[in-house]
Amino acid sequence: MTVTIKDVAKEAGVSPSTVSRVISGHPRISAETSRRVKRIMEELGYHPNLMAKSLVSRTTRTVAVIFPKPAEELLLNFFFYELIRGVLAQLTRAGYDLLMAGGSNEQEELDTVARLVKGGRIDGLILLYSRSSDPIIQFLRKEKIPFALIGRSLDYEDVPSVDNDNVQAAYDATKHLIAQGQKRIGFVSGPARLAMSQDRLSGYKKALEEAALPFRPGWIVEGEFLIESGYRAMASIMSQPEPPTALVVIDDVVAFGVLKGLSELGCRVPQDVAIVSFNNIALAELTIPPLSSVDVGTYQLGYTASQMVLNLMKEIEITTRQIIPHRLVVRESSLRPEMPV
Amino acid sequence: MTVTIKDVAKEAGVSPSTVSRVISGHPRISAETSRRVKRIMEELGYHPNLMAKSLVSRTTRTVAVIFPKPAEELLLNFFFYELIRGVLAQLTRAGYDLLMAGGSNEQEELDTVARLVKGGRIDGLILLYSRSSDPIIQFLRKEKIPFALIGRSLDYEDVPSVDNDNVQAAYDATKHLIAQGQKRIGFVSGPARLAMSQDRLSGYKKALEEAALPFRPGWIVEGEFLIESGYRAMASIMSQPEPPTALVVIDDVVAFGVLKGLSELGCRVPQDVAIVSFNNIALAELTIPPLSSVDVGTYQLGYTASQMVLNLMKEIEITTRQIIPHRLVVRESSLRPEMPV
DNA sequence: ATGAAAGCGCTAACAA
DNA sequence: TTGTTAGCGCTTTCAT
Repeated sequence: MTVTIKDVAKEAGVSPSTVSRVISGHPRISAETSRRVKRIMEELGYHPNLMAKSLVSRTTRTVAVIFPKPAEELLLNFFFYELIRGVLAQLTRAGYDLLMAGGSNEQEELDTVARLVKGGRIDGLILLYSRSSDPIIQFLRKEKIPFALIGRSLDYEDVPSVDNDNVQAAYDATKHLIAQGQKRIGFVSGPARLAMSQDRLSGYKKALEEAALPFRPGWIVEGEFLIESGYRAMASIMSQPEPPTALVVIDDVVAFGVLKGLSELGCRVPQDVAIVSFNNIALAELTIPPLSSVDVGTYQLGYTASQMVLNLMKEIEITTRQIIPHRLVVRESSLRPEMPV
Repeated sequence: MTVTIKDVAKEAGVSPSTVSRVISGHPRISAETSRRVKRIMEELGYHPNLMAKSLVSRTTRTVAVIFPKPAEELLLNFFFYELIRGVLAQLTRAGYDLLMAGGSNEQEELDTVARLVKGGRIDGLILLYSRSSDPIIQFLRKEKIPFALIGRSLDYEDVPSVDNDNVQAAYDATKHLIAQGQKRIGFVSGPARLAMSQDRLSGYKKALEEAALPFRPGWIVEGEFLIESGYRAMASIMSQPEPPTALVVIDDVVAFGVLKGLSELGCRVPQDVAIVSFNNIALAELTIPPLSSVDVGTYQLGYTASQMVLNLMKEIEITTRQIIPHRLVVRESSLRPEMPV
């Protein structure tokens, strides 16, 4: 039924190993033979059996992306497509396939990874947004299998990872508000356990300090990457005696909730409250007013992570922590009308 | 280095075949042996080599999802995550892995599919939104490999596929506007080559006919699944002598553009123009006004498509064309203030 | 209930 | 330059 290397060999009047050599582009094979074998392969519709190849070569030309478990995935919704596009683009270019796997809880996730790695099904993997004390990272290190993290590990400094400089990004965003003349600036954050939240918060603080602006715990609210989080945050943050007149918001989706909350409270944006957020998803420019947002280069995050894993597999020296540049896209939501950029 | 079935066998004092039988749950194996072997496997940290298993069993427990080429993918951006979640949930439950592949053009796409299928790397696949005269579908049929389409094939009636009843969905959406007292209803469509566009357009027409309402070619605009498409459509559609007072819009993202366009033209929604769109993405409720939209059950589309492929592999009888129910979510954008639902 | 042996399709020494 | 041979780790008859 299926055409094997033997069939090709017989038809071409050579041995199977010769056919194998032709396929792998072995140098010491006569041009004549090579041509004939290739023609026969074409004629017979030969395709190499990838499993047999993997079995003997102990490589699979496959990289896995581990889908985070539900609790961690909220943020991903609007990123995922771009991220995967980036990952896939680079892998495809290098002749690798992408395997996606996940689990509904931490144990399942680890079991899956163990099965894939120990079962020799993949050559490397990409992890999305690790949480702290991640058993998967420990496992992968022990197994010495190439992997890269998109995001930052809170436990290890030396995990190969691709990330934004979130401290700097938040610093830039806050600086921008300060440059607009803002003095009372609040921060709507994400889950505190994520490095991303922590980094952005500290960038925000740094900018305030530098400008000798007040930092008030009451101006900082923590939530999930949900519209409701932003919405609810407004109720608590704006009910204070002296509410902020500007907000740095951890994510665009949360910022949508913030906008909704502010609109219900009768606060105008940016006149009463100016806003800058992060991630610059496709819809950030569509809100009223359009949202100033820090673009984090989602596609490039995926692309670079793949490249890193590929390089690790080839034992090419890599920069352990690769930073994707961010870019503040200024739109109306952050501009003081009397003080345009 | 790696623990094989032989190591376990030796350690347990049995033959490799016995170990294999224990793994596959062979009935005629003594409980005692089974227990001992399992313990040893545990102790030694044995994991079966999946490639070896695949080679001999000629199955891979892997299903591929073919990422559409760039031109077709616009719509996917906001769906993708939910769709993949659905696919992955079902595959994982059944003990299958997900391989993602794609190509940057039609030929590459076909080559990839051929390589995976002929190379015995996958047991089945899921196609996203096929275009017409799709060479991939032809190839897969010839190879007799299980596959399912998310969407609808314009060429073949009998391709296993999971889809919405887009005719009915558009009919319902249009009917809803009519029930609100609307008489001049336009349609902002997507690319005409897609079954989705065609179906929704005909559902719209059907509803108009039934209500004996006028159908005007000038009220129909065709575009891509982009914000700009919706935006531009407004310029042309609203500049007519007698513009529509309600619009059915092919997709939420396009509807965002429509909202923006209308707002610039000074048209209020829903007072001057009422809007219903499709797909009900997470941000539909956040626009001002919130968007009435037809929820298409994205997660379930993915989930059901996986199930279909799995059933095909098990040679379980399937319904060739499975319809995921839709549901119109009415929000403000479609309501006549003087005529609330 | 278990073992021995053959073979899945391919690669890679080692020969020639 | 090419052929022969021996596996990669597993499943599966066929014996016992």
